[in-house]
Amino acid sequence: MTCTLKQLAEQLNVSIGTVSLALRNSPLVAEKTRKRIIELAESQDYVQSSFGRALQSRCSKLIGVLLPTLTSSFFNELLQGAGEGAVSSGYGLMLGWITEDKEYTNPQITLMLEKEIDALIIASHGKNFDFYANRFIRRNKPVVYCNGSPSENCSSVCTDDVLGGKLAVQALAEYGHKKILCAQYYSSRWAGNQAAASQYGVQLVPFTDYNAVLPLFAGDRDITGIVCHSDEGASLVMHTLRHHGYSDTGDFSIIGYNDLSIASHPEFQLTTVAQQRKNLGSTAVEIALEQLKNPGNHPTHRLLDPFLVKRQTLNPARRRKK
Amino acid sequence: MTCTLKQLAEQLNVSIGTVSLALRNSPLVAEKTRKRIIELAESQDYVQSSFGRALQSRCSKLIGVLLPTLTSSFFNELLQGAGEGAVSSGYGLMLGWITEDKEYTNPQITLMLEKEIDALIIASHGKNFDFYANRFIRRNKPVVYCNGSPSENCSSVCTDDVLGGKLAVQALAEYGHKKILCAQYYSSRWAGNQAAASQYGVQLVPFTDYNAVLPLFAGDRDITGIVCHSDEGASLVMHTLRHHGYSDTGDFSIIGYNDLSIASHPEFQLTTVAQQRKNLGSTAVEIALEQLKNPGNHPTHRLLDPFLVKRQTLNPARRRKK
DNA sequence: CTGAAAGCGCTTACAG
DNA sequence: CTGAAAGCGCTTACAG
Repeated sequence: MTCTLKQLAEQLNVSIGTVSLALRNSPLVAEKTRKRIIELAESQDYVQSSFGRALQSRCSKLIGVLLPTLTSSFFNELLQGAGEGAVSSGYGLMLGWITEDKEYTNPQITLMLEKEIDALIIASHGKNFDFYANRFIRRNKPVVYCNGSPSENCSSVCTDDVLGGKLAVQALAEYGHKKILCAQYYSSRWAGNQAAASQYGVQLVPFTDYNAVLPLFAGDRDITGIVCHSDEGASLVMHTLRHHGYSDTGDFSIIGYNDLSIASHPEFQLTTVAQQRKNLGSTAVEIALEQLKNPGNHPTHRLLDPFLVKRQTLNPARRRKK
Repeated sequence: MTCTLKQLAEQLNVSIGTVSLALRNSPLVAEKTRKRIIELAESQDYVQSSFGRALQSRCSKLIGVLLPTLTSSFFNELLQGAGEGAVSSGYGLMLGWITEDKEYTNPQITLMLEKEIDALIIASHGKNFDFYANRFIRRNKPVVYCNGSPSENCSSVCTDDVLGGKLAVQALAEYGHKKILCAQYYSSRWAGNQAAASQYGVQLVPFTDYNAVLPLFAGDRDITGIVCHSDEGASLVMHTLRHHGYSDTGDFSIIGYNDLSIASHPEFQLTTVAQQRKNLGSTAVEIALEQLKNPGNHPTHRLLDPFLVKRQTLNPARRRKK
């Protein structure tokens, strides 16, 4: 049922080579011949099989994407950005899941090598997966880390987390907050937090465990602002503080990270630092395609700017009653 | 750099055919020869290129998955289920996005046809995409709808939404609720809602717009239960009713659908009807592989049971003050 | 047990 | 402008 070049050629009494050229609009083929060929091909919904072509060109026009097995909606948009970038350049996306368990991950890597994906994107949460990446690099297949910890041999695209950290503290500082509880989870964000703090003359009280937030906050009336490492974390803090009688539009201001759907929920209306999720994916594809074009080039590292999404949990600092 | 059968054969002074057989553990090859071959192959991380093989076998060992462009976390788990099912059978997943916009979707379909995916899974929200499906069916490639509206030519796996509708109303009925506000969005769920209502002698008040919930609820003190079409919808209702002074652990009971992360958030603790998300994906793959094995078979249709996840918003009916 | 050869669907020099 | 042929990496009868 599948239609091949050979079948088209036989039906039209031309050679296979001619059909091949005609379908790629080669000027070598006479206008008349080409028309006949293209017409027949379209009428049969002819789609070229990539097998034969790939065997020649040594490229599959497939980009592999490896995700952590987390099921966060963050990756949906990242993936969609990658997908749109790939498709617009004629590439398809092959999907796999990556964990530290080699038994789980390696078969998927092997599968991608069998399909001879042209490049690999590792979407990650800061972990280093060079062990897997090397199986591709050894074969000169470019690897791009997307939001992971960049290594020497691989290109990368990340959110500028230093800037992200700055934005959060800066926003609070500009609203008059002088003492801020601040999640210390990722070193680059924390660096940004500190930079903004010293620039604005603001004091940071770090925490690494969300259970510590309530006692720290309740114990110090100078603390009026809170910076969290995620929207989920921020919403939990809001929940806890509300239930202890604090108002999130008066007693404290709070800032999340990521702008996931929970942040815009009317129950929270959380001010947050957003990442360019779709752009992370499409930029990763962009870098991969560049590397494919210029195989000699050194790995590229690109940073995307995060931005503040202001909602109702950012308010002027106010002395609290308790 | 990529290692081929030919290269292995030359290094060992055997023929290509022998290497090919040895790597597939054929008993035709002498134990000693096989060992030498396998050792060399492993030492070079030889991975067979699928191009040559696919050209012979006419199958790519690739399953296509088409998702709607919604970015709901629902699809993350579905996809992961599909991925695990596929990998465990030696198949890879090729990803694409499907909308009603043919300009957007058709290039992705063409790409999948070029890669000659062996089967297609359409993960959908009840929409019918037969126009696209037919491009595969015409080529005898099985198509499986995953949570979409099943059509004649395609297999399908869906959540049993009639049962889902029943579970929600039944749960409220068993807690003594006699009059229930009920979202009327999907016909099968509504059928389930009605079936349970008549079985338990409960009265249903349908709504099709969430803005109608507050006035309906406030205007009728007999209404104590609410059934929503999603967790998101339920959380919005909770938000609204709370702000009008109603307590979600006393004045009303409310049930969502899907068990997404917002349902388990401490701020909501929503009782909800959960779908077997991962199973939807892995079952879709399972059906696709069955169809591949038995090409003559009629399309299969499978239903997965949803189940109730009880949290804090399901409580005994209580006469409200206002 | 092993090798030589044909062929899967394509592309690409090379003739004519 | 068109055709015949080689070759990409593999598998699979067929000889020996």
